[in-house]
Amino acid sequence: MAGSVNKVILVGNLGRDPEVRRLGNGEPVVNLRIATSETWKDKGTGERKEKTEWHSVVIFNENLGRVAEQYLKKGSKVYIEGQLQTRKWTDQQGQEKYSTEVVLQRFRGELTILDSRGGGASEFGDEEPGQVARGGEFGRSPPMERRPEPAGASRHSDFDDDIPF
Amino acid sequence: MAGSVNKVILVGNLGRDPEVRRLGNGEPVVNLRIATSETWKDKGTGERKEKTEWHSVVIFNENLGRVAEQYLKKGSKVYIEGQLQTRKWTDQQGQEKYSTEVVLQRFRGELTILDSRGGGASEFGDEEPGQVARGGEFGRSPPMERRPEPAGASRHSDFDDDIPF
Amino acid sequence: MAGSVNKVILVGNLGRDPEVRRLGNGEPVVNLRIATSETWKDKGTGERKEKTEWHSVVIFNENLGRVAEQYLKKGSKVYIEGQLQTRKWTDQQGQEKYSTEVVLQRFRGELTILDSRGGGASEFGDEEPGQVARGGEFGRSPPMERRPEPAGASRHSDFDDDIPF
Amino acid sequence: MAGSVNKVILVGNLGRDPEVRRLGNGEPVVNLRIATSETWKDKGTGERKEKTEWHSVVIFNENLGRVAEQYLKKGSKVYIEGQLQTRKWTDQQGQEKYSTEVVLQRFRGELTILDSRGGGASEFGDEEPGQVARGGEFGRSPPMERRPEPAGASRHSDFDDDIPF
DNA sequence: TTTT
DNA sequence: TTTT
Repeated sequence: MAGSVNKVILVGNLGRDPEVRRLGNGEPVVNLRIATSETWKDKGTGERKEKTEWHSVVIFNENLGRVAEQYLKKGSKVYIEGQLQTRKWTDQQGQEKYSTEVVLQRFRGELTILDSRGGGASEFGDEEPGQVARGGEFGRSPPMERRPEPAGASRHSDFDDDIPF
Repeated sequence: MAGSVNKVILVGNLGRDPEVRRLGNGEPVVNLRIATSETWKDKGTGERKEKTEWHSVVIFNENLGRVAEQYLKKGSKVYIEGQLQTRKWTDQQGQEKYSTEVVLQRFRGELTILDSRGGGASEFGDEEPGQVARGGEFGRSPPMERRPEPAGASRHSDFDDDIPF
Repeated sequence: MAGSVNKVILVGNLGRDPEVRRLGNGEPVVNLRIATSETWKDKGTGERKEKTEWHSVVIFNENLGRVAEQYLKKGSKVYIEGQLQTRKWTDQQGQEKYSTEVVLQRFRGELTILDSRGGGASEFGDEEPGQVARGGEFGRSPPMERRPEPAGASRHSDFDDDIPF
Repeated sequence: MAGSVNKVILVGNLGRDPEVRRLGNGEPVVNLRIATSETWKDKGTGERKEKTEWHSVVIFNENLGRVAEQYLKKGSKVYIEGQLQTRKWTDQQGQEKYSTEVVLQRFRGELTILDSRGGGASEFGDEEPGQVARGGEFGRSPPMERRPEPAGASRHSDFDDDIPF
């Protein structure tokens, strides 16, 4: 529909390491499981309570997928921006099922790592992390100069590297 | 979890009139069905394509529920802010099912009507609409004065009317 | 800083027609003036009050700039997503000034027209409007197929048209 | 204006300790200075570049102000949600100035602490942190039960404690 | 089931 | 300077 917005913003932690499938051309498709939670105080008992919500995230965005694959692990805290999508599927018993996911389409969405070094509980080495990446770019574009001079900016030059951060 | 965010922002149109259930105390619980869609041009055929996504929205917020009940109808365009929640239920065949909804909790979320008079295709009368409402208030609080004087502001007085807009 | 987010979301109306400057290469840079407002009821007098906030928006994103230039006019209602930027400048009296703007960088941000036909009060003709556009694309990419087959997707083919909607 | 949205979302770090003023009734008004930044690679030189943006945040929301006062310090990483406001003032030379701030009004906005123990560089003791707080509540409301029974929920009971987290 |  |  003309004039619609479908946006999900999550800040939460990975419940497990990212799951990576790979397309024929080598592009990763990454699935994340992210927990958000709320805490409150029960007014009757005074107890602290907590309710956790689990979210399935699917990253089709190539650059963000590579960032997720390389730097995220179980326990990592991330900022994620995607869109809601519900898909229908049939289980092995022939039952129709619906799954709603937060999807980062190709060239869309955002993923920002919020803990240093990707945080997390994994035993894997801690390479220098790449903490920010955005969907609508191949590599990274520099922030456009404000009040730009009317000098010709070659569009091509914005895309000559393919490193996501 | 400490430090998490769970937020959904939708701008879309109601696929049908709001469905209202009522709690024992008279508070409405309102269900909306909202469509968002994307359009693009198929590069092979040049055809214009469209994909619509349907969202289930549940409003527990009392004021926003009353606004939805009174002013929204099939076709209305709204801005909605809520949170993602997935609940498990068992159907009549004993099958476990999961449903993911966008929930506006009590005293939380936002709902803004984006078309004049609530828009829509319903045959019902067009009363004067109340187009903006926010979750964290009983009635409406005035915007706080900037750089306020250190004069005592009585909190109570912010809540002495219960009109949502 | 690694791990930061700078995002502004506005839904409001244009106070005047868009202002368009043009770069040496023909790319438009579009300035919008957008009003948002809040209404509330004064508890003392029972009067309805309103406070309007004006926002300066600058669109460096080429596609979104073209959409704004073609379809927006005074009075149009839009959804805008950009980032906050403050720039320093010196006025004619040599005074240092600061201006904060909502900026849609190249290949970034979103702009969605929320009224049919771009709405508005302008005397200009009402061409067929293009109501949705997104920053991170040259033309429009189709939504990625869910659960994609491992067939090689040629990235180039996503960009072979330059029509923003 | 009916049907408008004015929302800013920031994830960034405090450049200095919070500044607290106090109203006549003891409510805190807290000013924060928050940095966000972007990094990219210069395509000519291959250098890594960074551009930092500084944001002024003003918290009139009483609960969030108390959280900020108690748990934030220089270096803390926060998620902030507020609205854009520009105010005019006159400097000591009689010059008119404009300042744009991200404002968390009374009972509005969100503040979430993203680093454990409030993070930061301050020398002060590390009390148990309160990492999540939301504007539209006095104390904390429990998440509303889904599919609630039509049993009367006493509204009063949601507000009988005044602890922000 | 909406909207364009 | 918009909109309701």
